[in-house]
Amino acid sequence: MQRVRFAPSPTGFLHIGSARTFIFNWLYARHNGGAMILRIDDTDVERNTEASLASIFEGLNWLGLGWDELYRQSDRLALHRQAAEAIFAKGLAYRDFTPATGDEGAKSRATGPWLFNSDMRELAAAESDRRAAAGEPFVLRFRVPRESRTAVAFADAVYGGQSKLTTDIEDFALLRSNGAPTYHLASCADDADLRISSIIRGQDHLSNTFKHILIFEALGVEPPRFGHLPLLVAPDGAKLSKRRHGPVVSVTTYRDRGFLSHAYVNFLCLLGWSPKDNREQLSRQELIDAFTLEGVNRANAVVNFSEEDPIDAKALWLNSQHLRAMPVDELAPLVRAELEATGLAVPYDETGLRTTVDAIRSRFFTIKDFPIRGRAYFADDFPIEADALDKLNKPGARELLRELSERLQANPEFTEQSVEADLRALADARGVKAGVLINGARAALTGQPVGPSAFTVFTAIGRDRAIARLGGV
RNA sequence: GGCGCUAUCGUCUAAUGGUUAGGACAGAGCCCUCUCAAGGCUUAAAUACGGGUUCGACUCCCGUUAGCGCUACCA
Repeated sequence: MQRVRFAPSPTGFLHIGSARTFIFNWLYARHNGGAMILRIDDTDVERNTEASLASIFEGLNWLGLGWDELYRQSDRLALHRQAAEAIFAKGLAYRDFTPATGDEGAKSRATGPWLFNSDMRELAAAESDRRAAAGEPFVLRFRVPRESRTAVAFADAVYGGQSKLTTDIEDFALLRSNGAPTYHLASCADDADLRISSIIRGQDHLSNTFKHILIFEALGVEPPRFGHLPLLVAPDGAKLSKRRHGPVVSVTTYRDRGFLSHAYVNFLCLLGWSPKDNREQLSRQELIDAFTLEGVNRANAVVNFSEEDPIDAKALWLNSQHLRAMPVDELAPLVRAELEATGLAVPYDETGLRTTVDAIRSRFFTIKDFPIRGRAYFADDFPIEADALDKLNKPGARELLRELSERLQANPEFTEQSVEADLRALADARGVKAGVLINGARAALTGQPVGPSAFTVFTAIGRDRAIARLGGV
């Protein structure tokens, strides 16, 4: 059985790139009948926060896909220690007593590739043991084999054959001087223990994979398969970051903007993956059926947003498509929740709500449009837009609308057909074009110059409210 | 600096040696129409550059350029 995992570290909110990685893993698991494992990689106690963990779950829950198993790395420290000891016992790691300088990164960039400190790598075992026993702090480093083998290679499911010379791989750390495992060790030890069969993750880990393969081998297990995903970047090509790009990088932004979670999942899937048959709008099942790692491409994908508009136009379009296409039965409860969240009492029964939602949704893009642009359908206090006011201010318009209101009082059935008949009869009788009355009625009923067919508006608003609004112009 | 990865319309992408280089979003126009959307139709828009290989390159190879990633006792 295939086993894949998503392993976020709780150092911030759920990033949209992380969300996409989660989705691809989930899709892969479902497509192959495998298991989706969620593992919280919280080995960096300095940077992890419970608030961040909560916001990651918040984002994941909104996506609504779920997972099969849940683990927390901080619960598995003993396993990581054992793994480090096993590797050390095999002579595949050594103690490095060099004191931390705090600027390792700067050093390596300034002086070229830093691979290892030969004094420490070759330190006699007795001497190493003596210093450790004396309590001298050390970092446990992997002893990258450079004589016994020349390269590490693997076949990436997305990027193809990969190979790196062992002379280009540094002696990376396994254990920090405080005894805590590094990401590389903890991640591989857990992946081995959890029997992860395929690791699907961001391309920023492609170079790390050589180290990971070395660790898996040192642990005596077969390395899993790897599939790396192209990164999501900003319009200027830079990696998306909270600091520079703000809320666009958090999935909760899209939730708060009224996106349907599935539509957003659909959008994210199209960034770096394609079903190759020109389909864009796909249901969850269609995504599961179509998803393969072979369909993933290799170039980074740009999330197309701007300062003025943080939402990618295609995401918005896709959302509007799903908004129109999804069953009204599923949409109506979401609309009801949104209305109630904004303090509007829903003046419809279930059937009435569904009818109204169905009538107005083709003009809307997100759930937020219902209480805002659709306010007149749900409340009696709604703004009159300037263009609508112009229509009402046309000479004779108000009188005609009030006359229509009276005429409709004699129309008990109030169907689209009967209302239309009444309106057209009145227009004929007064010698005005029906369109003038129709557009005036829409303006009076909704406060907007645009919207659905006026007769649909009449029935959606309902007889009593419609008559009152026309009579009150 | 070293190592690795990548490069098709503005953006997301299709085309794995032979197509007038296709689709979608965004843009422009037309149709439909009680308005606005939706929908339909039309239009503009791309193979980074330079060399090869080949009868034939978006596709394969080399180089250049650009971007990204890794190069931490972060993940």
